[in-house]
Amino acid sequence: MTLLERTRIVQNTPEPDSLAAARSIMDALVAVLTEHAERYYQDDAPLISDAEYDVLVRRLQALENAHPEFLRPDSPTHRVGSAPLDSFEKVQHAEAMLSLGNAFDADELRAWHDRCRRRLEWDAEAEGPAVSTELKIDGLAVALTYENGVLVRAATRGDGRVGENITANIRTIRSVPLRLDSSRHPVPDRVEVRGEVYFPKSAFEALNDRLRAQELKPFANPRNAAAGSLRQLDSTITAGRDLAFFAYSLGPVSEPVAAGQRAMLDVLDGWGFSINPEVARFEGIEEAVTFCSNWTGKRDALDYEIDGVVVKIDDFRLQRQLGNVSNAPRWAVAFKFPARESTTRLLGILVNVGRTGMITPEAELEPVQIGGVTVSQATLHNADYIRDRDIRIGDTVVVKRAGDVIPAVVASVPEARTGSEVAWEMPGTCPACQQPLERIEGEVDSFCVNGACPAQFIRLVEHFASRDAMDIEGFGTKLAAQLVEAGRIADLPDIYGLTPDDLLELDGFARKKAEKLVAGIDASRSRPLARLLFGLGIRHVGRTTAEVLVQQFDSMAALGKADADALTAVDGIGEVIARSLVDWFALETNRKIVARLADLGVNVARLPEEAPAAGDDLPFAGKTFVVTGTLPTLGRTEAQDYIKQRGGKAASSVSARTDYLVMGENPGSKADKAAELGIPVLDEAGLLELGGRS
DNA sequence: GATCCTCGAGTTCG
DNA sequence: CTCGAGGATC
Repeated sequence: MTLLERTRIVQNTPEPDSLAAARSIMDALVAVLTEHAERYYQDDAPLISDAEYDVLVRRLQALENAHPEFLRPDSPTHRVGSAPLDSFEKVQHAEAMLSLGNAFDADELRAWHDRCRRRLEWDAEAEGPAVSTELKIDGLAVALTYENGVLVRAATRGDGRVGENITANIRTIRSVPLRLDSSRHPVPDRVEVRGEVYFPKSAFEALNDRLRAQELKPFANPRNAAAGSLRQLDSTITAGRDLAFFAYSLGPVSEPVAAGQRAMLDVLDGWGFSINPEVARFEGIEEAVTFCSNWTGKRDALDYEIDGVVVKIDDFRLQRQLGNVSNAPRWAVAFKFPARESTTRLLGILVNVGRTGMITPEAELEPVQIGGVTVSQATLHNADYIRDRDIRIGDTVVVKRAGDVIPAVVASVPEARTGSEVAWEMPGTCPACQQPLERIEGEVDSFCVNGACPAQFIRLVEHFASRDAMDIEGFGTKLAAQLVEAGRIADLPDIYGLTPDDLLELDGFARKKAEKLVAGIDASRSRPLARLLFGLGIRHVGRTTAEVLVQQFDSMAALGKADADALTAVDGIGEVIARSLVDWFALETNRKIVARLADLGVNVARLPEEAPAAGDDLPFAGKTFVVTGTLPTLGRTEAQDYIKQRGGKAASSVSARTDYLVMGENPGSKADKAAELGIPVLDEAGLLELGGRS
């Protein structure tokens, strides 16, 4: 049986109902965990996620607490990993590098603080003891030894007692000082500084782009990339990777350099280390709980991965009083965020048909909890994406919730293969209409080119009704599918022939809802021309291009008469888009659709407010703006409309040609980019002032 | 012909 | 948000 199969069995074993059962589960857990730890620490190729590993360890710990008589000397709860590789020189840590106990929610954090209070015989009425809070960087712990202020040795954590000598590699990291600065705080003759080596997200993306360009396998995540980079025997390779380092603690010292954790960080800062800026010290545990929950939602805003918050009793004197349990200090705890990355099995790959006929593969996953939600589907983008990552059906795959929400299959875990996995191939025919698919030489996507494909038509109807197009409230995916499948809608104009009675025949419609929807359809007749043009779903004509076209052509009729030359004359329209438009209007069916829409009272001419902005009294003329984050009163689209009304351009990404960045709360990467390029930043008030308040 | 900027298209779960 | 590709620009 493979390790993964045994793991699944252990995971699914119910709580023991006898001593014998408890013992056999404990033995199985020890065996499975030991093997996983080896894979993790030695081969750097985990089969299961850290979260899954943690769950198993906690289960073993609980059983050991309940049945201490079965506690085995070789239980992985005694150790944090296994012996380091042979290829690097082994290094004994002067004082073991401990791991931390975990807290998975606010109550566990409070329980930890309570235990500290009891052990310290803290006055029940008093607040405290004070705690420090630091972000838990998802990187690799290392210990740096300085003698007479000079870096002489750097070691990985290894199993906590023995690590690997990686001095040459650490020296390549710019945020690690090679000589300490003693001008502000005296430096002991010999000092060990501990911290985390990590891969900034931006540098990680750049590295993966480079690896892909060389047709090498990209790293699954920044932590793996950091591990892989530190493990290079050739330190010149490490030097080419933009690793960084945050210092967070001291090893054994002869004389104390500060009274507590928070103050000690300032000393480290004075010595020349980079200290994570998001540190705090609180008098009570409740503020620390708030700190943790705040960061749970904000962690994506950082340029490095964090997987939790480390909470420590701040005062070193109290820390000593609390002491350690086997391999973890009592005075510190790791508050763990819900995992955002996990491994699961890829059950199959389905394909979707988009509105344009584009075929996108979609992963069908064994449901897995990631970041508090259950993920069972994820996009796989296209056939090349699957091939480049060597993803096969049946594989164990790493699934991540990128950005804020959207799950993606990041990598496969080939080590977990049993041999029964099968490579996937793009089907030759459309899953909806069975017509052959086409893939243009040199392009990535496959298309169903059947103009009458029902799947495409459903997506087109949905798009037509969507918020950025005709904005028909209550008209979504489900209704589009129902109406098309019931044969009630065979082309777009049919939407305007719907009556409340038609809708009553469908599932989930009562009189009132049906009437409301028909009223919504009716209201959409007077939408601006650009929205209609966008809604028609002409390839390459998105929202922006539709708006640009409407500036030059004042009706559907004018557009239909335009030839390729007239179209390419418009700024932003090239041959491909022109061709797409000419081809669309060349089809008799499409011309009929426009004519019928007009007959049904749908607006097919430019509205006065869409007319090209005239005059040079426009405050934003010639200026390009980018909006990011949440503004206090304006919505994002409102802000963009405001800019356009005043002759400005509302672009979607920051570049050298951007004149202003309008920034609200929780800005994304755009803010960093703007800062890099030195682009002036406005807040909402600044924008309104510049534009004239009217 | 290469490079940079923008736009289009598709995307998950509750 | 991410990826790929169209368009403009040098």
